[in-house]
Amino acid sequence: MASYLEKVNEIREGLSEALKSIGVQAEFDVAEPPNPQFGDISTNAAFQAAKAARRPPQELSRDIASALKLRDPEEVAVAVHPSGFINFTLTPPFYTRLLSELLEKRGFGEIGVGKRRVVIEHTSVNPNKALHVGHARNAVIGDVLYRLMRRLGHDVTVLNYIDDTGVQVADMLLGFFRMGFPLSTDMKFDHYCGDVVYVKVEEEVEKNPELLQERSRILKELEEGGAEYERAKGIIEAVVREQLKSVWQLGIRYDLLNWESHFLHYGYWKNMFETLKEKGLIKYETEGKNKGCWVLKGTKVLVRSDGTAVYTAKDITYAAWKLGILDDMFKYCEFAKQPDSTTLYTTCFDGKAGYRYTPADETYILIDQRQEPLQRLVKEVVEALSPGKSYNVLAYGLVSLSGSTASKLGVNAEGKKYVHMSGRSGVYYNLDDLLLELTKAARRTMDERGSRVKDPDATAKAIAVASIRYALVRQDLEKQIVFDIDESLKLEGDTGPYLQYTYVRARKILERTSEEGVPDAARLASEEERALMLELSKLTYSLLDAYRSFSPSRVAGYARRLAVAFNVFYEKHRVLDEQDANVRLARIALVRAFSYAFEDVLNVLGIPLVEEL
RNA sequence: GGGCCCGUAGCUCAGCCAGGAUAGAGCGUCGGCCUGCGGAGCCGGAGGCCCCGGGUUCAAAUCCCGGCGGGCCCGCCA
Repeated sequence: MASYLEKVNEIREGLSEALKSIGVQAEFDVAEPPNPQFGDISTNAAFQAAKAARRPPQELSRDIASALKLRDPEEVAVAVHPSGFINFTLTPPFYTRLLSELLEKRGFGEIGVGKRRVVIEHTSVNPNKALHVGHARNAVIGDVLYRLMRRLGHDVTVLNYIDDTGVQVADMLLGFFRMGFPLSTDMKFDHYCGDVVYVKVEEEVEKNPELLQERSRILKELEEGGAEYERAKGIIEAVVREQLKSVWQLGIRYDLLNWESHFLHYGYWKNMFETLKEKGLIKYETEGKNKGCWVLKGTKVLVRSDGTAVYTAKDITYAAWKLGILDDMFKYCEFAKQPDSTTLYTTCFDGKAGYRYTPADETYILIDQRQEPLQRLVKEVVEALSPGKSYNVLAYGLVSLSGSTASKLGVNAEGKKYVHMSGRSGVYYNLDDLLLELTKAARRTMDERGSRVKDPDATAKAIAVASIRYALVRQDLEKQIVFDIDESLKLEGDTGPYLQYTYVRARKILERTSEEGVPDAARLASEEERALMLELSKLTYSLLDAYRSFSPSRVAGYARRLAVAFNVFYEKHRVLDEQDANVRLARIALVRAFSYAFEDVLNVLGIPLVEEL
């Protein structure tokens, strides 16, 4: 398939041969130049080789260029720049081949990078509350990563882990069965549990030590599977089902739900404990402050002196199961049908669903930065136990609320730039509320602009989803995000709706013509047309780069650049009213090729495609 | 005390991993562009000790060291 990636590889190989033929050895880069005046692809090979050859790079660059033999010389123009760089420019024959292949295959088709067995865990929100915008960042990044991996041809499974034996669950039980909160409510159940019950219980626990004792008793029963666990089950499941409704609206889906209690009750931890002892990864302390505990790396207690396991021990167990270090003993049941028509499975005790878990070659876990140190520990342990496999920890910066947004929620933010969210104290912005506000804002904008789409509510929702997903995925992972609701409601500029609007423009052109288009790049000679074709050619190059650097934000960056290139072309050149038939047909081919590639990228980002706004 | 992340235009962020050729977007601001395929767009102006100081290099926003500022983690909590 014709692509930028193909050409970069071809040039890299050619340069290696060329250097060999003039008797110089050197590492070099083949990269995108900073400025179009330096061509489309560029190399610093002459600079890198200069030292070994003891010759000035300027002189060397001419020799390298003349020794260079490319597979398809007519598709790349080579230029030696006086500075010493060798620059390459893609030519019309290359672009003609690119366009015809895009039209023929309706896009780039498969990307051959080798199929790996990949498992991604994301979302994993405690089952006692609704998702807030911080959780949404986790889920959206995880989902884009999933879509990216799948697009690259990997065999991907998405997991969502539910901590159903933790303090938060115990607190819900306190709320419902000690403090007397009714189980039925008019509110969405996850909101009710998080906004009302949980917050009130936390307040009460602060001043009532009796409840604290009761809480630890409940916790123990949850772990052992006693009566408290039995009555918690239904409540937890109800919350999880509401949480799923929220993420499904964003186009996010999973393959399997994992429950902490199942890992305990199936006896996985027992096996893990034995494995850790056998491999000598943990030691029993007979003196000092950790006397009576099993300790990892001399500092981290995994098993308390009373024999119970700490949270990190459960994390290690889960990670080991993902990678196949522990044999899969689970039974599986169907949990739900998802909006994308796939089935969501769950582990269970009496299942007969035809699901089978296959251990991963590489796993990914999405966590916020605060949990990074512990997950690194988990990584160290499981990678030591399974050579050749990788456990990748993707940590992202916290999402906090801007001072003004916090104030709107009734939080005293007195002149602060931002405020951290906290489930315990009820300071957070819910995903459902955001989606609702954004849908209303989109609808208002549509009305203002006289939109006449068939289903305005569905379109407004699609705009809201695009807006949220793009906003949460466009920053680099490490960056903290300060969430501001007023800022989020804007639909112009560097946003998801900008991408949707660009797509609509292309679709409208194609809708209004019955001509097929002729992929003849010789007729697309303007700066804007060349720039658009160049950007188009970079799709696979960009997706691969995003994968290699674990950076979903790069997909967003590419989508944006591709859209800009199209809009610049669109403003400058007419397609359907072009009188020269050859040019018109070539432009139609270009627009069609663009629409295929753009659909492809928007699908990776999970941005809903709309035909009109 | 130990460790992790961030610091680039008034604001939000790319570029740093793989050093290179005038440091790029969006928002805001100032000024242009629709009898035309959808103006949620496009073009242009103003706006930058790339946090500071050293070092490595022919070449540093980018690599190394030391500071400063902001955020976070370091429990027989979860």
